[in-house]
Amino acid sequence: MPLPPGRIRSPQSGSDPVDAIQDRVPALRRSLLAWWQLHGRHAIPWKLNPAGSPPAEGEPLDPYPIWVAEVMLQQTQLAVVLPYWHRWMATLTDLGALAAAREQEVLLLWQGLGYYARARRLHQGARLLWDRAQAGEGNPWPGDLEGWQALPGIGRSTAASILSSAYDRPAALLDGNALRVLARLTAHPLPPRRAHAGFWRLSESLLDRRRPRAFNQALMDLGATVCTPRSPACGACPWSRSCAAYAAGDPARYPVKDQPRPAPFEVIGVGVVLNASGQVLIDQRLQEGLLGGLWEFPGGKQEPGEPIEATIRRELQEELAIEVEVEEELVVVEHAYSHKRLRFVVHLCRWLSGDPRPLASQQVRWVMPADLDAYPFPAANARIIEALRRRLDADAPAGHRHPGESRAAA
DNA sequence: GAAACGTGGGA
DNA sequence: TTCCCAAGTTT
Repeated sequence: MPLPPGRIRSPQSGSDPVDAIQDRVPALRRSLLAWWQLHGRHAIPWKLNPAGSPPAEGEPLDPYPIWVAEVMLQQTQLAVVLPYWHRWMATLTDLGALAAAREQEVLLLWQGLGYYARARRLHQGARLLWDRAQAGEGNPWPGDLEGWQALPGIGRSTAASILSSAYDRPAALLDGNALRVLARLTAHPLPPRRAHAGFWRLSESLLDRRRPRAFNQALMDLGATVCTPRSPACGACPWSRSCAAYAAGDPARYPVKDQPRPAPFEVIGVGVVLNASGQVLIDQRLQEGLLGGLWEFPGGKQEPGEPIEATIRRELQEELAIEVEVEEELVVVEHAYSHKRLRFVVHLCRWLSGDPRPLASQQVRWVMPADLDAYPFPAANARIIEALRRRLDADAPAGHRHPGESRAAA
């Protein structure tokens, strides 16, 4: 597709990054693909055909494993995703299995990956596609960008990545890797947030429409293995001779960053409430918002000047309508989320009265500590569970400890 | 358009 | 220790 003629340069938005490289596009494509042939990552499991080989140009691949992988890869590095993806594919082997799965199972497979809305939306999308395929008895998979982007949790970049990976279709992507590479190539003066459209045009212009699958993967591989965020390996880069940031002598300065906003800090009082049967009280968080759909030990934010024991008593009263005796501290867990830092001060509590009600959660449940593994918990709560098990083991009479635990300690 | 949304690894 | 950051999307 030819570029529209007579584009207007806007001084305020900086120069159009497309102009900077326009005449070098063919050479850039050639050098990138030549580099990728030798140094690219060619063994990514969802990018291989059933014979275990890299697909030929235009050879279609099963979209399901690619879809799952691409959603896991949102804001998450390949090395982190790999074990999760293998475990997922061993359990939810195809679209029908995912559509039929319970959300609890889906979240358990996602536990530890973060951004849990991704898992819920993947699940929703699977049910959507599955139902549609049953009704129309056809191929469930979207065939174009719009169709993929219509699925929950799939934006422009993920849709393009899936289409080019699965069908070798010419769809430009703009993930963190591509953005960093392109910002350096052009030494773009603005934070990517404010130059978003320009970088999309640049990605579109560069894309090799004869080999989109290879080109997109090459662009991401370059960003992930050579044009890295810190200390890029410019000596190994096929684009260094065309790179404006390299020429300027400080490639790591790009992409230009916005000033990070300091993350607020809060103290959370948490109650690990035990009843006379030795069961512990957990609740399922609301579907929307932070850690939506995951389970947790109940608690809430400490108010200014409030003793933590009072916080815990108050929160359990407000959110569960129960009365507890706050006993000794179990553990203190510090945890940084993407936009806030929390300190969980966790106390053991003795249940006194009140049938727990889910006033601020989806549901509440008394469970035996040994059964907590059946529930998806966020990372900070997983550390609370560890501390609880250590405590219960220490208190248990000899001979009644968990099987592997006493042996591991010895 | 800005802010919300997780986690673990590396410097 | 602390900070930065990663194959983005949604509201």
